[in-house]
Amino acid sequence: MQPESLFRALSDTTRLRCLALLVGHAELCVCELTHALALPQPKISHHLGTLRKAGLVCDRKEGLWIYYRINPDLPQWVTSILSTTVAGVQDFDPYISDATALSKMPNRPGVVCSA
Amino acid sequence: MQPESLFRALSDTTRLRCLALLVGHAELCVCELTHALALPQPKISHHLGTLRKAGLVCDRKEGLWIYYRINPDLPQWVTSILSTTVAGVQDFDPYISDATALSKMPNRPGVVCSA
DNA sequence: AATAAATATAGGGAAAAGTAGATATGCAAC
DNA sequence: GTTGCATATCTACTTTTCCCTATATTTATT
Repeated sequence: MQPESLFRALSDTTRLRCLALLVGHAELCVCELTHALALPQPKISHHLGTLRKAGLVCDRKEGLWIYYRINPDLPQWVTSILSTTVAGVQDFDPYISDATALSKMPNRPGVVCSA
Repeated sequence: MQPESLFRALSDTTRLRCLALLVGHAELCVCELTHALALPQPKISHHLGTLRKAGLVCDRKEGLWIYYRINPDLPQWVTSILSTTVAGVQDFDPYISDATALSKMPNRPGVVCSA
């Protein structure tokens, strides 16, 4: 992976917000990210496509949903940069409110009903 | 420092090459970077200005020359990202040849004559 | 089959960034 | 003071990136 490509992928707020949530969860579908960030779905899909082409995330299709996760085969230095970034950022907005909105989302697919 | 700004500053090859050299040296002047990277001087100055506005480097004027160095007051997570990046990159071109070209540069200002 | 939901992709316009060349500024040496 | 070097800035141009809207694709449901 070229460092320029990595940093270009990380240089957008929407993509950073998606990655910050993905680092803290095994996988998330597009509708969860759309709800958490409160942004139009095509915008989320577009940025997820950018992250996918950059090799940072991969996806898995299940029924109607497409689940994204951090690419588990990233070089170690890339993983290190990702976790350092998320650690340095997760206590500030909008990253806090994204996590809160996600946890409060009703009817999340793949999550066992807690009632 | 906003992470988007940091990563945008790191997302350009010319700026990464400058930073990689600066991380390995206390300070370097524009003519040294111009020689090492073999690029037009206005281009180097322009990208150094971008790095300066992003807060990653600072400069010092001495006589005819302007010396740049990594900003010593960077947050720790930014320093960590810088060193991880340089460590992961310094064994490949163009970073190797940049370092070589710099070490072979004749008449470097500030360097005591070795003859 | 027809419909609805989740997601992806395409088209177009606006804003930002990169490049190259020319020029201006500041210092130093003669 | 005039010449020469180091650096910054300005201008014009090209390319990239981002956003929005509309539409296509796939899958599930009835």
